Amino acid sequence: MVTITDIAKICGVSRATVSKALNGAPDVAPKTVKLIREKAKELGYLPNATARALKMGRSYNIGVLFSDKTGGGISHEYFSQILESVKAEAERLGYDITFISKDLGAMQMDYYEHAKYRSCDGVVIASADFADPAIIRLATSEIPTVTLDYSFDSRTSIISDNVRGMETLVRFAYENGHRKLAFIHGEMTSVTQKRMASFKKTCAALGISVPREYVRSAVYHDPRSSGLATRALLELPEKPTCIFYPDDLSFLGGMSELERHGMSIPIDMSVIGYDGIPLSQVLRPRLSTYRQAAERRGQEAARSLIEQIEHPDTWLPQQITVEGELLPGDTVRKLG
Amino acid sequence: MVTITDIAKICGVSRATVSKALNGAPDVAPKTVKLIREKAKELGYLPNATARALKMGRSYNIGVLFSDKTGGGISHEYFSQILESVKAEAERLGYDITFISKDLGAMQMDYYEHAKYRSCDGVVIASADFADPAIIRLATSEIPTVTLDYSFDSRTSIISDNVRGMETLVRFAYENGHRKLAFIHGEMTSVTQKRMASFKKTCAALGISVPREYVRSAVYHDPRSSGLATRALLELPEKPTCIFYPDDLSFLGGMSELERHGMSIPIDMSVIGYDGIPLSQVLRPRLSTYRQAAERRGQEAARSLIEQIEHPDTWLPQQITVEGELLPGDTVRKLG
DNA sequence: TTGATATACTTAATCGATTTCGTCAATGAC
DNA sequence: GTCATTGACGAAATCGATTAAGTATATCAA
Repeated sequence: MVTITDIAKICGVSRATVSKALNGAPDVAPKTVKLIREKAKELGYLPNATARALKMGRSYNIGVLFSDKTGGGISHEYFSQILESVKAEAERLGYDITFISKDLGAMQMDYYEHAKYRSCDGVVIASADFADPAIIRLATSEIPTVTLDYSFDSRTSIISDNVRGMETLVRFAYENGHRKLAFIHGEMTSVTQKRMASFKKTCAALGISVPREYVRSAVYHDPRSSGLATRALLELPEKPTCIFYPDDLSFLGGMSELERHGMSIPIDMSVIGYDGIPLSQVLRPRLSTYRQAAERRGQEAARSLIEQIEHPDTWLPQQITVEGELLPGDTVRKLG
Repeated sequence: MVTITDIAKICGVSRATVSKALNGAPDVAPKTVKLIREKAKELGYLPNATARALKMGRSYNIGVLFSDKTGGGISHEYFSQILESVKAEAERLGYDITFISKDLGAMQMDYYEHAKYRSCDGVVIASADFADPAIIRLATSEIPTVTLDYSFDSRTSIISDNVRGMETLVRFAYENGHRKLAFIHGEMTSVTQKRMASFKKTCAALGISVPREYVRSAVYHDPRSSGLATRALLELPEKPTCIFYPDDLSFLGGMSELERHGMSIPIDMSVIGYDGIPLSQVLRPRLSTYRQAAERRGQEAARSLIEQIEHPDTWLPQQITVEGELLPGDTVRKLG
């Protein structure tokens, strides 16, 4: 391994000078800089990020946290899109990313400890149970963090406009003549609460009444559970005309259930998703859904986290709202 | 930050003793160990992975490389499943993972340099252009590597049984009465070559002749390009009865093209995918495909890489074949 | 009692880089 | 000619941990 010591010897200068020359310090003679840079390139010198991190107290490494609990959070297209965009933006700004998890090998660490252990400069908390004490500990620690879809006090968060999104979808169904709307929701997180409140409020504003049995619960990103919820809806004496799913992936579970009942979309039943993942627009019929700009959200998360890391004095916590858009698709039938 | 120095002061011993006590060295008195461990816990001491890595020359960090070129490799379900399982296994064994990419921030580095810069103990090369000189440099360097679906000389690789997989699928179609088989393949990688050779060989063995125009090229994981290939097939005077797609995701592109032509699956056309991602079995009809055990492959990759890192002397390069299985699905119609 | 042998620590070097402060020579001002 | 200033560089401490080698004390055999 080539180190600054090697270069120092070859150039006949001290290690201090090599370091300064390589980092563009002002007090090195131009010709010395030139010599050192040339030799460094010639020898294939690479700075050692570890040594640098140790000395500088900055690792240029940010953690990304996907909750372990949901099991395979990454493999849902929505989250992998976020991961991808966080990665891209971080790399553009010179940062690497590392996953933060509980229980690394034999040592039992919580998220905060893991992040400290790896001396992450900051952490993006992308998908997690925000009631988990371990998450709260991390998000209220001295480590800079950015959360997606949940706000901690005095912290930056990237929020999607769930209220507007759901309102848009309800109005879309309404405009297509639907009056019997069923709503399948995911686990009761703050996001779910917002969407559900918006669903009910918009329905009320439009004069639509939503019977109790039209609201069912399921689990996000789990086709099986939304399939069960769908079945329950189909067994009602008076079926809805349009079903809202917690997310695009969950819709797939509903789709097979409808199929099993010999119903085709959107002829016999209209459906609406949420997220607008690429897959939803590749399916036929194209899913009617609300696209949350996953790439923009990941990018904003990385950008604002690094902003916070690099300019802690001028930094102020903020809630960044990223707007989505309606993808009309073909799964909502025009009634009447 | 609590360091061993703090603990040493409080316990009235030297830093060396603290380090040894914490790491279970034999030459520390039991009661001293007890005292030190207690105080460490009390103070919330956390080892500093950076300092440790610098001194020991081992970072307990492995790199994962997904080619940038394909753009968003992670967000394809097949790769995110692999990532997820590599991560899980690595963490189980006490390793963190970091993404390896080209061009970190302003500095221009290739993959090898990036891995060295971050002092990765090893790298899993998961999805890449194996003809890329930068990949070759990394895979032939002194850094331990494991590749998926491609073998470098004297290196460990995780290979899926493409030959057997394709043979299984062809026979499956044959047994269902299909004799006109069209084959859409992805970019011409070694995997593609194996699958195509196996397709042709099995067809020949079964006495099926494959006209030139039944073989079309597309791009992996790109519904659009497989849609185009599908269209070309549908415009032939004599259409095939069954279309093989490069992968499950590509099938979706074919699906919408078939839809556009008013054809339904499998009544008017039978289709076969490859990969067996969870999505494929949630769709209705369920896709007939060959499941490559992504989790097992990711797990094996991490396990064998770490094996190599931790026992370099007894280690021998090997090609680990992970077998898949037929998922019959419902997209191949029984003919005749 | 003496020398050998454990036992339990400590000392100090080291990993590779950064950074503060100090030094020395050259230059310029008066 | 003298003193202050500037430019270019080096010495050494430091980040937090590990570890080989050395040391002091206690133990034991003969």
